[in-house]
Amino acid sequence: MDSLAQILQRVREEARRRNVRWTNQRQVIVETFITCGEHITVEELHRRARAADPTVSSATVYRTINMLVEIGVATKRQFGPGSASFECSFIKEHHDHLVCLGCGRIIEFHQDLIEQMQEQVAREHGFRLSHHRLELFGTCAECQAQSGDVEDDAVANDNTAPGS
Amino acid sequence: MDSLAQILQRVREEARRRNVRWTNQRQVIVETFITCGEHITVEELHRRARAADPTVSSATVYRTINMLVEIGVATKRQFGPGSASFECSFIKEHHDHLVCLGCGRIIEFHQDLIEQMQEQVAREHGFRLSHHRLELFGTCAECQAQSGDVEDDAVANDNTAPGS
DNA sequence: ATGGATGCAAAGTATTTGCAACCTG
DNA sequence: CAGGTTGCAAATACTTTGCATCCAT
Repeated sequence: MDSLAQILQRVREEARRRNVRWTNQRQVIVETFITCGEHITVEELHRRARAADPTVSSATVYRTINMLVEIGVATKRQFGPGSASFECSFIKEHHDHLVCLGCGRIIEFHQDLIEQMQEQVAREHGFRLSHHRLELFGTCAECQAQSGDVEDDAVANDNTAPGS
Repeated sequence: MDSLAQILQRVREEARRRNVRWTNQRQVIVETFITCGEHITVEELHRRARAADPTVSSATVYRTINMLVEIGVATKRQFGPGSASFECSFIKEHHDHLVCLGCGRIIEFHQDLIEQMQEQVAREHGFRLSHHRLELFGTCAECQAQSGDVEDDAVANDNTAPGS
């Protein structure tokens, strides 16, 4: 849980160590990324970065975010099909995600008991855990209200349904 | 946990109910899909279906698998970027995955308490769940033994590292 | 017959990459 | 200055879609 300045510092050091040059585009993109505080897509990151420097192209955003992932500063997440999301690895405590299939909203949560049970499952199978990924998909309260009662079988039959 | 014939039956009934015509391509694709027994990509499904009917195009495989997802027979899973995988919703009970980072082995497990806690988390946020994805990554017993006695700290899964 | 289904190819997304100009160190 | 970096556009990879033809009902 470092401060933003510390993270930026860390990235720049790593960049120097790797002989990576620090261009204005990188400064802008990295700054935008680590201060956004939550998941962000390349498209959105590009949009915001362009506010600070209109010359930033999406290709450079892709290249930069991929570099951040490589040096462990960003984490890539693929919430279903569509664009990937990225989040800063140092800003937040560990958390899992609740994803609304209606509006795409993402809520973070942390449930200690679930974590503990995961540890137990791992233990039962002789595994030593390194990390995990837990995503719950469903419909948020607002989307439920909005789509009213015209509820197709889309999300209704979740008994036999998907999962895993 | 229906038999393959029952599932096929079910799909055909649903098809009739929806006024969906039962072409040979569909027969072949659906049959191939429900008998494959595990995750399969569109590409692989297409490859296998063509063995039974060379006229099957990938467009039709996409259209058919999407129909299966729509009627709840198939589940789409996006393992990171790249092609999506599909699996039959009825062949297996719901399960989560324990993935060994050493040998790639995948163990399926089911933990009721975890499922219940997930439901609770969803409830707390006003979500209606449709499905979830839980994957635990770590090292299996054999790989631990093999790689020697490097007795690291039992890596907690809430470090700053990647993977929610 | 009638309208849904198919194959093909073109169009869409999301992301990467080749290249010549450009800029950091 | 050297060589990493950039924007642009073309290239990839995966999936969807328009259209003329075909076929299940």
